[in-house]
Amino acid sequence: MDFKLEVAKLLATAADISVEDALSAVETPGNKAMGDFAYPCFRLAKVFRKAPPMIAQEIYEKLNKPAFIENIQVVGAYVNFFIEKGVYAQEVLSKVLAEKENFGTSNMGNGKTVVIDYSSPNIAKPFHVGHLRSTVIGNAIYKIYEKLGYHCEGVNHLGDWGTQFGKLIVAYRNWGSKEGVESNGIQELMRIYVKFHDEVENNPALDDEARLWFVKMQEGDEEALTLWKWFYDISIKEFDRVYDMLGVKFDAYTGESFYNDKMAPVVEELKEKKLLKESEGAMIVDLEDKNMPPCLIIRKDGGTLYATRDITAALYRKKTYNFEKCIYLTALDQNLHFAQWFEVIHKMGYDWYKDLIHVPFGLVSLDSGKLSTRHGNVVLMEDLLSQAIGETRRIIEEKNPSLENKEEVSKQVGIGAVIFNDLYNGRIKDVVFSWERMLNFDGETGPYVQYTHARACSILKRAGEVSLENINYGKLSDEASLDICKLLEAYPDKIKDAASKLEPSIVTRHLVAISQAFNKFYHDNPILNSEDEVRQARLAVVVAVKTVMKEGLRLLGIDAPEQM
RNA sequence: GAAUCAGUAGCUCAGUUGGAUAGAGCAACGGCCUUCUAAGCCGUGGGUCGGGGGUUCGAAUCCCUCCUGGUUCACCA
Repeated sequence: MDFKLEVAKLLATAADISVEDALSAVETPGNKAMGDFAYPCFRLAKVFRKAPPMIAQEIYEKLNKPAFIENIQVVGAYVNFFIEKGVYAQEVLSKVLAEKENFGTSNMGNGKTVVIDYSSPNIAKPFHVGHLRSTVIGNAIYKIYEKLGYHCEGVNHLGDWGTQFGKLIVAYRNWGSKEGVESNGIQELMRIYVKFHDEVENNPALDDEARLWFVKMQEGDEEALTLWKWFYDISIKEFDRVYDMLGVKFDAYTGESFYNDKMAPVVEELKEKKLLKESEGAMIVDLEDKNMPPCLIIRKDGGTLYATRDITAALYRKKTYNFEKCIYLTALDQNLHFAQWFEVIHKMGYDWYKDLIHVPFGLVSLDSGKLSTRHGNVVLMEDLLSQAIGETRRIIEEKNPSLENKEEVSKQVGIGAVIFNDLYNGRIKDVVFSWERMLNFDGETGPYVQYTHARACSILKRAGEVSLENINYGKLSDEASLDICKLLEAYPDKIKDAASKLEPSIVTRHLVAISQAFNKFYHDNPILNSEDEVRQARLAVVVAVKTVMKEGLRLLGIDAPEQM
């Protein structure tokens, strides 16, 4: 039963208005004293030419109270409805208990494909906190869309092609060694890459040499490609280690190099459609009519650019996946870039340009300023995760030293804290990385939500066999139980909302709200030591909360340990 | 200069798409463990919702304008 709709129907009859009109005005007051649903009568004042409080009173008198409503009150211009807690609890909880982890699942996306482009780090550079957001937000959006029935294709659009590899090859030939790279991996590649940039100051010829090597790569030179492939493999191996820890997976690693031989026909198509224009030696698509700077397609020296590859990749993805939406997760400093090449696709005559969606997020910086790998101003992902795991280990040692699988739980909680932290605020917010905040596990944090779940598990473990048959929901007459039911009922809508807004924090916040409500419920109500019917009904609440929390955390890419 | 995103408590942020007395967490202070995990619960203090206009019965929310900060603006990605 949709209580809000039922209330709207009552109002529609009493006030002689359409159900749609009534429904659009029904709200859920923030203050519980004002009821569970409220109807403000201001809008009707014009229609009925009466003072709103009078209208409220008249509507009230015409309402007949159905069984699911406990009480109706008029306060000023509002008609407030209080729902019968037992009926409501039964309605919500029996649905959750029956559907289990499928509660909130939808088939709205059946038969539709969504391509999600996330993480996409540059090869040969270490994975740091700057890469975390795209990775974690993308992963959550993937899971959320999947929950709604969509088929998802997760693409890691690796930065694995370009002049920087020419530089790396030159650097390797001058200052690198097989042994060095083999034993130190990306760290060593990073060292020689920085070395290159130092040396180039005094020896600009190195840049020309690097360009030459990149040209060799493009021409298929064996030595160049062998080295490139080697660097590539080393990088992927290290990235995969981080992805494993984060529990993130991709369906394709089609990076920039993948499109190397696919750009020429696209450039040709742009020419045929008379979109390409020479300007200052480069080839551009003019976007002046859209009040944007031109989109660069071909460099003066004939090389391709970021936009060329993105356009090519979009065409390839449309052909390969026939996507309903193609979502790009990058920092907001790329807003203009995406707006530009989306418009190029539009000009090419593809109406699916509107299905290309750039999902920007705020920039990450450190107290010490902008992130910069070259200047060493970074926090490496592996350092961050190991710090978080270490802190968790320390807390477990302090609070629950007898815990059996400490190492596993430390990983689940430490990494969960890092992921949760990133998904907690609206994605558009800039982030100043802070160890203090990151390693504080009190309050609205990942560990708090996981802890709440573990508490629920712990009760169920002690409860033994729990029967979910013939529950007397009428026993759930306390405020905390009602609050939990309201939050559980709202959960499916929150998932849909998170999907349509591409905003995982909506789910994250909701899990915090459920946790808060559950912890209050837990604190106020004895569960195991209460009278049979009460005990059974409360255990039903615990089961429902545990189920939803575990599944909700899964959507965010966070584990839910049963003990911690 | 232009475009774009943001501005809500000391800090980090929510705010149900225009509704009732603007809410959380952190930090500070004070309570609650012989009973289901205290990574918890309860309480206290803390606000010119950047400023000013406007629309409306009603604005943190919509419109205009100004201010402040981030980011981007031709051959990096």
